[in-house]
Amino acid sequence: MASITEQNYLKAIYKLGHMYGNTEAVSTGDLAQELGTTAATVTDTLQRLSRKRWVEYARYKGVVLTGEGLGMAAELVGLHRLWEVFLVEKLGYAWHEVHAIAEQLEHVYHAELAERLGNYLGNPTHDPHGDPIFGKGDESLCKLSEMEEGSGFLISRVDDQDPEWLVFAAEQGLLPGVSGRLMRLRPIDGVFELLLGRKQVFLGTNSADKLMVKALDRA
Amino acid sequence: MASITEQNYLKAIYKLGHMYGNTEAVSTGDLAQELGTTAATVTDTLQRLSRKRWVEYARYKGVVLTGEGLGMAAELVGLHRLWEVFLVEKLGYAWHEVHAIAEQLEHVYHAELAERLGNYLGNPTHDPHGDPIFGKGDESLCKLSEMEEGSGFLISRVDDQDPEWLVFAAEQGLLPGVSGRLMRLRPIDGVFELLLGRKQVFLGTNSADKLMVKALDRA
DNA sequence: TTGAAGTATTAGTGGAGTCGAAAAAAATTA
DNA sequence: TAATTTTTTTCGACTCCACTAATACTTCAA
Repeated sequence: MASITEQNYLKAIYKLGHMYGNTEAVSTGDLAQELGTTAATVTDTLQRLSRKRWVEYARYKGVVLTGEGLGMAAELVGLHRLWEVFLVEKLGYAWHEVHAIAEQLEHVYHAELAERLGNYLGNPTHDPHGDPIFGKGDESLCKLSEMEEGSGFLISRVDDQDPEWLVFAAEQGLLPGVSGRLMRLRPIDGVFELLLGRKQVFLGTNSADKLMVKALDRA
Repeated sequence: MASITEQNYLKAIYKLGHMYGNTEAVSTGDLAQELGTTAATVTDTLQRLSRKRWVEYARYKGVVLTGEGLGMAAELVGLHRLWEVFLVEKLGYAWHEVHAIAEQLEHVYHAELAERLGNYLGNPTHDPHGDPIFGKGDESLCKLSEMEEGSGFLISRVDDQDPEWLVFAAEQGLLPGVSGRLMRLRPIDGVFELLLGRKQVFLGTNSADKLMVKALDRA
């Protein structure tokens, strides 16, 4: 279980990575500014996060989220946005007040909480600021082959029972629960270039058709 | 601002003090058991709490809350119970599930939160376990185990948050608002024989100790 | 290619919160 | 009262998370 501080680091890396356009590792200095702390503290904490396998960290090279870290960050962001909806719609807060409170509420953990809160609020698709909220319903799934370049994704289902293909997928690390990013797609020869953590994976169109994924951030 | 740990200490002192009947200082050992920690840790933290003027602490003499500490603890307990109402009534949780979640939610701080949440929930007077939300006048309640044979009673409150026991109680129909009659008590083996409507229920002494009831006239 | 300038890391420190072990005080029992 | 048991406190050590100051690494420009 990640501490609240650790959760905030994961979220900050997620946010800054997205602001960079998900093209490069997030720098220590930017993280220090985002979190309102010093670069020295960030370096320390990043090394701890790295030992726990939630981020890939290399000295002087910045940091990226692992699949697990990305999943945790995405869940946190979704819960944050759900609480914002609750605070505005049910408790009557103004939209500018809710961020700080949701910042605390998002760290409250219970297995069913996100689902129950989502259902109660009518499974909203956007928070009060217009940021998208991704539910757990199957309707939010799409084929990896239908995603846009640059999108983050969480593998939710594989649509193939062929043992040979399943072995291949496992070797590549393409398992339900694993997340990554579609870095580039080459229409010329139908190859999809993925990043799983720091590992590059190249898939043909037929493989990309079999992977049902959930989008993790704005495509 | 008190840390979450400090808030939990304040709450535990409040709870144990109440259980003692508010007549004596709370002991280090009882606090350690309540908080699931060691006596050494409790001693340390109590000294810190004392420096912050939230408790009166004297070596080997136990601890009592100051006025400020009492106010903080009471606010925390009220917020906890409000969140429990929310979780049961709005999110559809069962009563034995809500304590652990409210334990986290109660530490979320914003000046208007308790008031807005209370208004939204219709300013409830009791939480799902029957504990009062405003004020603490425990009326004329007594333990079921202290009643006389033949007495009618109305269950007002249950003094246990243990999920396992709460499930058991719910199965037996022992919920706040339910009334029944103590048909027979067997001192020989500490069994209480109740009638709830037409259903016979047999309870052990420790269960009868946890049920706070209001006496009804005999039929 | 080399010398700033800028950025990141290590080293040392401190408070919060935790522990186990040992010492001290209080309570109980003989 | 004295001895024994129980409870509480102190002590030393550890992790997490934060800081400042000093050092190391990168980058960029002359």
